Amino acid sequence: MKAERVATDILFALFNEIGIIDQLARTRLQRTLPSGLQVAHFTLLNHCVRLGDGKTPAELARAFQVTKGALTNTVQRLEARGLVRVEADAEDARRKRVYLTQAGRTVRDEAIAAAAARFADVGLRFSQAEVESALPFLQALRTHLDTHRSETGGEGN
Amino acid sequence: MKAERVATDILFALFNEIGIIDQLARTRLQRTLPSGLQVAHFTLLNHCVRLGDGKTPAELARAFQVTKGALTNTVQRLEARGLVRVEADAEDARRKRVYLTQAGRTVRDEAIAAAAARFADVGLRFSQAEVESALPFLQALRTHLDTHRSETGGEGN
DNA sequence: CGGCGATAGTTTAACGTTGAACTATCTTGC
DNA sequence: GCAAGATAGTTCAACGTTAAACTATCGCCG
Repeated sequence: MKAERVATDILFALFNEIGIIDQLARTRLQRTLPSGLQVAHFTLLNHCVRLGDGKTPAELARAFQVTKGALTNTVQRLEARGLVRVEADAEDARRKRVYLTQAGRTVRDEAIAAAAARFADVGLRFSQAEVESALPFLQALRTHLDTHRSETGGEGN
Repeated sequence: MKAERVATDILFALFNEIGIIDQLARTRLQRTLPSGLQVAHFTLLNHCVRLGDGKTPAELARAFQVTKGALTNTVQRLEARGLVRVEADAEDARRKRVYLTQAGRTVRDEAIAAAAARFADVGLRFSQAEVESALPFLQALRTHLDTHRSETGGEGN
């Protein structure tokens, strides 16, 4: 019995809610996406629009908290669909850089519109203040987990 | 431009945080579990302890928001490990009921202890009040998504 | 009581993810 | 300069999950 501020039960309840929300939101989003476009694909396209393209696969893997292998897969599928273009980095031959194509932008814009429509009910059910007041804690939790991951057990990715 | 209370950007940011937290927490938990025991397995064992055994696979699938197929898989693996016992329901021949074995209880208790240790830093980083004040919104969000899932697109599961 | 829709559970293929092993390239320090 | 370690990206097997098709049983309505 260490002196902890938060009972582990409450923590588990928290992660439990978060896990189920993630699953429900993911399934919902998946069903709005055009055939064959996975949530992971959409996430990458959207990231490129919001934060700019030309990121390296390693950067993207870190941003999404997936392994490099998973990201290789995602990028290859997107490239095969012509939604993304991959170029070698001139300054560092180990690196590649991922750019959106025009088709990629279009697909992303359409997907965003469809998703916004699909999630409109959520936007109506909760107030802006509610959502905004929940965000800081979640961001802090995310940052903490991200920073303190795996004291034992290696790097990940 | 419909009149929405919450901008979709904020909603996406919310789901994004939630998704990453889930992934980080999941990975963390996975690394504390004994070899071969998956997070899904642990979740089922834990559910049986907290809310009682003897639930049907369909009930469990709904509780975890996974498909029936996924749950069949989970139950079969747990049964193969002797952590769970499956019996036919006498009153309804379609149903089965899932019970914990003694070994299952033991494995769950050990896993809980290991997990609590692994997440102790989170309990120290945040206050009880912080976590508790975040929970109601998340529960409401979960309930809303659960209730209003897939107006178009069928049942799921 | 007979049929029909709903529910329970299983199976299979396709897919994304992990984790580990591997190659290639850069970087640091001597 | 060069060796040693770090970083970037790929590949492969194992696994969980989904989605859809299928079988079996229950419940209700005529």
